Amino acid sequence: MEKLTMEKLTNYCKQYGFIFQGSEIYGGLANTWDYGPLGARLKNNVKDTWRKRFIQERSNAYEVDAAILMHPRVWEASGHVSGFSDPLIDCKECKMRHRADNLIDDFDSEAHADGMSQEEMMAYIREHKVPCPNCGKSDYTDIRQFNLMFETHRGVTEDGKNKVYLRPENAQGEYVNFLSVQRTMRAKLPFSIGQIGKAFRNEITPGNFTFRTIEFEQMEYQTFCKEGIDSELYRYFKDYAKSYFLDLGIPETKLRFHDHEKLVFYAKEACDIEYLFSFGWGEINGTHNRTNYDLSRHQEYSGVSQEYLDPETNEKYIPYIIESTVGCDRLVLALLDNAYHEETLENGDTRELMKFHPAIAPYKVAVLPLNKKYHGEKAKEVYSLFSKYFMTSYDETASIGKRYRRCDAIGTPFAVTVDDETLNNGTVTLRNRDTMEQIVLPLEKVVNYIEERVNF
RNA sequence: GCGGAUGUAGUUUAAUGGUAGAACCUCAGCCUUCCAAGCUGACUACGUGGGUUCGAUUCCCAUCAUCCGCUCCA
Repeated sequence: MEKLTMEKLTNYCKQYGFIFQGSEIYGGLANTWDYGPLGARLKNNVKDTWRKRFIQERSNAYEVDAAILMHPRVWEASGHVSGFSDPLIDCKECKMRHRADNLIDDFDSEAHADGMSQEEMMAYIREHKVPCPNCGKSDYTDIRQFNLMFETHRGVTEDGKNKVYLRPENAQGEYVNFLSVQRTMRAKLPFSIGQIGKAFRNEITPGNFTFRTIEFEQMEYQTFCKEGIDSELYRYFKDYAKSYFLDLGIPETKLRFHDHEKLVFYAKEACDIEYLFSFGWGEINGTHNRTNYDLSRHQEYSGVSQEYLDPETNEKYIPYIIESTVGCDRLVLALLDNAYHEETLENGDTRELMKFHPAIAPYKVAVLPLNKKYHGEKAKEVYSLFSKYFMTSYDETASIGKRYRRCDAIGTPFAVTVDDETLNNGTVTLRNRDTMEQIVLPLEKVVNYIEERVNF
């Protein structure tokens, strides 16, 4: 089988209704993608599996759905207003764009550009004639700050007072609700607050289909704990995330841990789980030990104590936070990539098929009347029955073999045919795509059969 | 944002300075009926905007978008 390129996957997704170019009839808007009927189902199913694994099956985990627009002070406290921007500088000679801080650090690792102001970085570059890594010259534009947060305004006047941001990460929504959740759920540490939702980053970088987009969805949870058990939890959640991916059917050979050596300022430990995409390894999960930085900052900026009273020791302290976040769109992309298969048949034909874990397949079962004779009431009845339990598709055109192929192409794991036996004694022939078995079963038994297999 | 490539139906593609032909897909009819049968018919395309020209899908410019490689990535 030839290698699955991103281009091929993009076209496949478009062809079958998984993902379309955003605003396509206007020529497209860069780095935006719309999930079509199958993609939306797939993505929602993935969210359901995440929710089950990370919220439902953990006794001390709670889900919230926080507002995308938050008080601007949140982003001052989090460090995003001052820190979530890139100091960009262009080489006038070769037009290459660089980050000024990286330029300096690469030039002299002792220089510590992190601590420099914009003016100091500019002065350093001029003074040391830091060469452009691309062309070797040292002739630059001024540094310009590029903030990655999307800004908008509430109300009618666009002054600084009314400026609000689309959240660049979801985690702050959990942090600001820490005390409310703890109180209302009567939660004891350690406990987790999770959330599925969209975040926005004004990135200029192009991005490998849906891998990097300016609007994206995260599935993440923040675990609040006492200092001291933070590293142990951190290691536990790394493995917990990996087992989730394995259970979704991603083979271990396509996954790897990537521990960060260079840590973001708030983090004590950080590790990504990467998936082997056609363009290389790409992050689909991040686990971070954020220490008590976030809650301390919120306490400082809001003036509201974020301390937890430990009922066992009567100590008061600001909890540590372990963050585990899965890029929803990235995971969906990984699952699409992983699902794609080409099979060569005996007659030399190839068929393309998607092999999803049944739990995430857009449609669970297809109802197929064997031929025209069976197009009537009974087939509709079977369809109605299954629809009460599963996403069910119905197809009565073309030959039965062709309809099986259509099911394969979009990853529908089960199909039932309506035939004479259905009319006479209420049984259908069930086809299992994975085993290629055909089993004759009464309708109610089919429901049980499928239910067992679509469970995650 | 840089460099390279590309842009013709949903997909894969052909040809052409005089507005486009096919295959697959889809739909309808006939025939058949458990793994892409066959026949007949139908639908659907030159990314967008300028320029040159009597005339542009074709040549030129710009723009938008995608892919590959950099760069970047809380």
